[in-house]
Amino acid sequence: MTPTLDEIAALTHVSRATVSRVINGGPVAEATRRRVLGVLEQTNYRPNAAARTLAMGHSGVVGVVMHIDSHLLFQDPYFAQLLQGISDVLSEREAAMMLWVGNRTKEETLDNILRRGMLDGVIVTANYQEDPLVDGLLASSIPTVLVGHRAADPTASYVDIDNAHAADTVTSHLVKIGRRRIGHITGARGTGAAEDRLTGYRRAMQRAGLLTDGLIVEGDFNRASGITGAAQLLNAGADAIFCANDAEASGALETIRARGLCVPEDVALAGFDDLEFSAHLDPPLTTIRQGVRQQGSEVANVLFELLRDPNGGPRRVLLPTELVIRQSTVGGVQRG
Amino acid sequence: MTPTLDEIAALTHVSRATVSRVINGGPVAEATRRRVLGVLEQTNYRPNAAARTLAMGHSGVVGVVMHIDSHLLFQDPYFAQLLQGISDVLSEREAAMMLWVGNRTKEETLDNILRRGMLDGVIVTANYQEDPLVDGLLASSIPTVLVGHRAADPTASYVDIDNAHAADTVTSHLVKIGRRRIGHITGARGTGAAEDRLTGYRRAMQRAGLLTDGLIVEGDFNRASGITGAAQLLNAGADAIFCANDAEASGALETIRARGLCVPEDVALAGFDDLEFSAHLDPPLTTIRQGVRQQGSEVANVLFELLRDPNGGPRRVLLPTELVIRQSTVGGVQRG
DNA sequence: TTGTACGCGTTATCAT
DNA sequence: ATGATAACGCGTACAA
Repeated sequence: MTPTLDEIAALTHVSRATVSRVINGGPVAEATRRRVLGVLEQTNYRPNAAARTLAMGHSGVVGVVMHIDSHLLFQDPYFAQLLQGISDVLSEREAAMMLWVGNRTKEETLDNILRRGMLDGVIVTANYQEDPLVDGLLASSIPTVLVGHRAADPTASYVDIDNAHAADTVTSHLVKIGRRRIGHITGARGTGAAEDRLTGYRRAMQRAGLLTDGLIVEGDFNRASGITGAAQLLNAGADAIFCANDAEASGALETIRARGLCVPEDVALAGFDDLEFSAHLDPPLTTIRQGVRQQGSEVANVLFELLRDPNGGPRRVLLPTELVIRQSTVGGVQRG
Repeated sequence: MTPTLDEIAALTHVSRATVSRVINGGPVAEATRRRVLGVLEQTNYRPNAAARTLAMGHSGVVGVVMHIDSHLLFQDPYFAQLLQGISDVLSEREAAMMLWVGNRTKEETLDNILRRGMLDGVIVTANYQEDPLVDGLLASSIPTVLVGHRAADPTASYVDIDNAHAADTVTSHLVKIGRRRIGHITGARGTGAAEDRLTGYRRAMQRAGLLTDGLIVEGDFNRASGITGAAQLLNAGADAIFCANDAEASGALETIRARGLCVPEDVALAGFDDLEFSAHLDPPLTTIRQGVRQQGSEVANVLFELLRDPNGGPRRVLLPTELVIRQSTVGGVQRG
């Protein structure tokens, strides 16, 4: 067992306060400092985190809440990358991370987090427009930052990408290469990402003076919905398809090729996310790259800023995205 | 802010001790219990975790340490699945999870964990035979369970799969379908999984009276090493290739087809892991399925058992695996 | 520069 | 059944 502060004090013939000072950098004579430090090393002393938290009023622990479907957790590297980005910054700041994933109802998870207490702050993924878990966190006294955002709550701090802008960019790219009947397979309804990407698509189409009748079909971010969605859009005579993410796009590609059509000659195809496999599809997929890991570090940074100055008002960050043009929209281009 | 026990006591005109009793289920008159419970609800009281930990001597927090390369974290769903399995059991037991991933050196991470203290137990992935992080954890006073194991340490509790047995099974399957020159692309050297799978391969070959000269090439669990490794093995006249994991196998498949060879007619191919994509390769891949999520819940269960009875000696669990036969080894078989 | 003493919020022991 | 009171280990004004 690690010794207590009192025991160190006894061993080194000073008061507990002095020992505390050499640990936390208070004023102490060089001679005694060295003596205490020696004993500290020898005894392999480690301060008790609970006692420290109790005395100081903060724990150095940040909660990370990713309450998403488990099958999504598996198939998508998004989760791992985001976590890595968050963890990068936390470890840099000597903070620890307490993690919750979605194996309970949102209400139970919320209760768990609040009951656990002593969290300096919380980072939570906010995919859906309505979410009791996010609501509860925001309503609590714990400083909270969202990954993603909800238009409904203007007081919340968040880090997100500009989904509408990015979708607009992709769609405009399809317009620019001469497509007229550009279809869109949406993401899962109720998610901010899906709604905003749809908005961006609509905006670009309208600006180009193109109609969208019969060219919007509902998907759910999964590959399967790309397969069925593409079938509908091809029947509607689409000459381009913008999928709400790359998983859908890979499904759409399957449908297109099954019909003997060529990409991009007959149908141009674009996705969103730039997952690992997207560059290795045949043909490689035009898509939107979002730096997920960077998103993670950014949200952690925002949280620390919030902790530093709690009265500075909500922080809102929109991270840039990048249109990655590959052969699924521009056939003869050289490989990148 | 959540009120303190003293404040509740004042509001309800009883002592702090009594309030504590109604919370933790001590003997208390039904009348007062109801009265206190009411105030507890109204004030939305939440016990202070740090104070509780300090008083009780345990925190209800379990550390989970996955110190692996970040690119491995991304490409492999193993991480997410394992985490999910662990989390399933932890949340069931009302425990919280503190997570460390590998964005520091192992020594720094170890120091972080130990410094954090107040962890009831730790679960750590032990991929390499030598690992200062695992060593440090085992040497500490914190109850620790490994995912994977190291032959060197007989006192450690762990949960693993029987890699040698599984590899033996795959190799024997290849023998059974008539292959004689069965090559093996190993995993990353120094990892227990790679060594044990190699051992199993060797064992099966020897039992079948087959030679392995020139049929073993070193890989590193990545797709790229499958590509180059397969080239070497084909040059050596292999009529079957057993890869240490599915990622390698997908690379090997690329090489084989690039040479105009047919799978399984010219070269049979097998992997290990049964990742999501493995069933969708062309042809679908014969491989070993290991229930990673189950592995996660099992290791958590083992930890709790260890906490319940610390003197029960080390717990060692080998989870079963399953040979999944697909068309990459048995051509004409119906899809499953 | 150093020591004393109190507070942090709970649990647990001992009286009553 | 209930109420004092002592831990739990540490930080920190305040005093010396």
